Amino acid sequence: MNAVAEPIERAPDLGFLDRLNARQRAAAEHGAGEEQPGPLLVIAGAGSGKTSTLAHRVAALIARGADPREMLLLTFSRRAAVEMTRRVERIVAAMARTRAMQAAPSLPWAGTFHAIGARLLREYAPRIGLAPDFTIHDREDSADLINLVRHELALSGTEKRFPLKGTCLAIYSKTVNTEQPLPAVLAESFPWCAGWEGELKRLFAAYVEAKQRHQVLDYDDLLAYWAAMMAEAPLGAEIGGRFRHVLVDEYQDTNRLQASVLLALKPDGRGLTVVGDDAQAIYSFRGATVRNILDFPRQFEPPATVVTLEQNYRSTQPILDASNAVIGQAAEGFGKRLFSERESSARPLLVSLADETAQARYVVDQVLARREEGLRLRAQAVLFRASHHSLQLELELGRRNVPFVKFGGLKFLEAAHVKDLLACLRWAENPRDRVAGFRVLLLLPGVGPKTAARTLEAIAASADPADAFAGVAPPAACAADWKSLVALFRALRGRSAAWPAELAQARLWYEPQLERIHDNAQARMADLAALEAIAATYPSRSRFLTELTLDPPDATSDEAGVPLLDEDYLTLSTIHSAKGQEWGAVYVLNAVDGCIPSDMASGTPAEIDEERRLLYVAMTRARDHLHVIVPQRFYVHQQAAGGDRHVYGARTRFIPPSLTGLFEPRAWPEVAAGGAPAAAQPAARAVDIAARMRERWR
DNA sequence: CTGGCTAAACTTTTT
DNA sequence: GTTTAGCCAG
Repeated sequence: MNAVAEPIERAPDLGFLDRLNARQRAAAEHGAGEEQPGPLLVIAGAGSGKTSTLAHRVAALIARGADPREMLLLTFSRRAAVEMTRRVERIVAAMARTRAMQAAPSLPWAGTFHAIGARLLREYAPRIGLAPDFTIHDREDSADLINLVRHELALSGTEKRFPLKGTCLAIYSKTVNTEQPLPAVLAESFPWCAGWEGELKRLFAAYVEAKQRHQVLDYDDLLAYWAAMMAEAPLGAEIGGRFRHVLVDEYQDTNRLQASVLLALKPDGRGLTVVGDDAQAIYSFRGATVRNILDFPRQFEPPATVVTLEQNYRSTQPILDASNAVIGQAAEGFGKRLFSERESSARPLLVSLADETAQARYVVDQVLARREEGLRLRAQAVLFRASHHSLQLELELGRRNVPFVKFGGLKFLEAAHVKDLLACLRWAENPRDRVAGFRVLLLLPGVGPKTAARTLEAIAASADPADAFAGVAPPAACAADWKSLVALFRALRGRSAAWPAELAQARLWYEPQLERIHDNAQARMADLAALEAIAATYPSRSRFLTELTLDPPDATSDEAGVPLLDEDYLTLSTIHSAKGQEWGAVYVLNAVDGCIPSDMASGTPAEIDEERRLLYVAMTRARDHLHVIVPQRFYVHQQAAGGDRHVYGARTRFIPPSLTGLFEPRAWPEVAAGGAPAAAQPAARAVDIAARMRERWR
């Protein structure tokens, strides 16, 4: 097993660690030489070389003989996993050049909690009573299924309106991810739904049963089933034993359920390393809790070793001063104060301007000015709280021919026509996936919920889905389309074409439907072609469907998701999606109360604190130039009638007057000489996991 | 049963 | 500005 390691075990060459500072090195070498090092917590401030330190730790473990196949590396996104693997490979490859060593190792078990969970569940499916060919529902599919169940339970026709499907799913998801009882979640996060507790409980019980009947898992199940599997005596220990080292990045953004999985993998903490920054916790809306990282050391006996990285290698000192001041207003946390050796006299800019239109023009002006100075577009980014905050800017960029790529927000995978086509494949992959089947059947003219339900029941009751489908009498209105759909279904079931030709088959059937349903069919067909190009990069239909829902391509550009790899482009990103990245120049849009903090999240002090951390994350992405932009007025489009209304927004409460000295005020457009800046006022099988999941709601 | 219509409610961040 | 529930004609 240790064939890779043996030649170097005698005298590992750890010279590559000399590049690290003392603390980074302590983290990288913690427990060196021990078979199973004790638990380690690395508190790594923004820009402190966190990824590099983690990569060096992995490389050092490998150099000392650890088998990469026994290392589990849990990161926040697939992108982070790829980046980590790349860096480890590079370090180890450099080492391999100086010593006789085989090819650089890959890290087969690097990925998100959800992706790794999906993989383990598929592997262990037969032993926990799960169908190995289960399909995975994304949020929208899950909400659709909840909706289906809700109608079956007749919860829609009540006199007071029942919560919408998306709200129901959010409540369900929060109870699962926080491991809290339903009443507590309702009281804390959904007080307006508290009256529906009994109904919701019934709904969730039925939802869990429906998922099991349809052999589908939702996002939360990937964690919940994994956790339940770990809790089973021999099985949990077996899985934990497969991984000698478990390393977790961005630990501050994990939830209780993920912490449970982790603890079950390494009950005594030996072999466990977690890295994170409590000051950058921004995912509590998804059930993440800062308590995970704050309480981590004391979970173990003896407690975990804590290493704190405070030297920032990214930003100039004035940018750090302002960022430190913003986060310094928060109450709790591992005390740390970032410092930098990158001196500069330029304070970050606090820019006052009239409205969002001016903001868009200002940003484009500045971006182009930086480019004139030699800073490529790729070294610049515009960050914002909510996806739609960049709409005006996108228009302005288009007008002035500045190429850009947008991260976060609506993905083209969520577009109806793309989901339709994917549903065809998913339905063929798993005919019991009722949501997929429904979606496909309803595309046909003359087919409504009743016909679809009847058809799906016939298919579910039969041993051969394709034959059963062919046996259902179609409505007269769509006899021809029905026939071709039956043929497509049979072909996809029978795997008569190789991947990705299957997708082309489905597209050929779907395109006439698309033309009938939508008016802008041409643009939508281009998306389907793009999807086909993406599909070609996956080895099989099953892998494509799984990995696409778990790691969707996350950038959209004006060219429908085609990455312009060779060209220079500006990055537009939600602050959430900007995590872990850095740019030479960063522009933060709408630093206004109501946007940051979002008025959707201004309820509790905890929510306000998270919004504050969000601004901190945005500011600490900047290396040399930081512009925080405050439009004096912004429009709200919420009213159905009465046209656009605008509100006068005050500057974000996170930059109170006491902190403005850390910024350089600027008004734009600049007023004529002599005048004060106009707007500067601030403003059984072995285990029956399935039964366990149902019991929760009894 | 389906599908087109109107009225009313909702609106963030993501695996 | 978008989604959803309910109504009614064919």
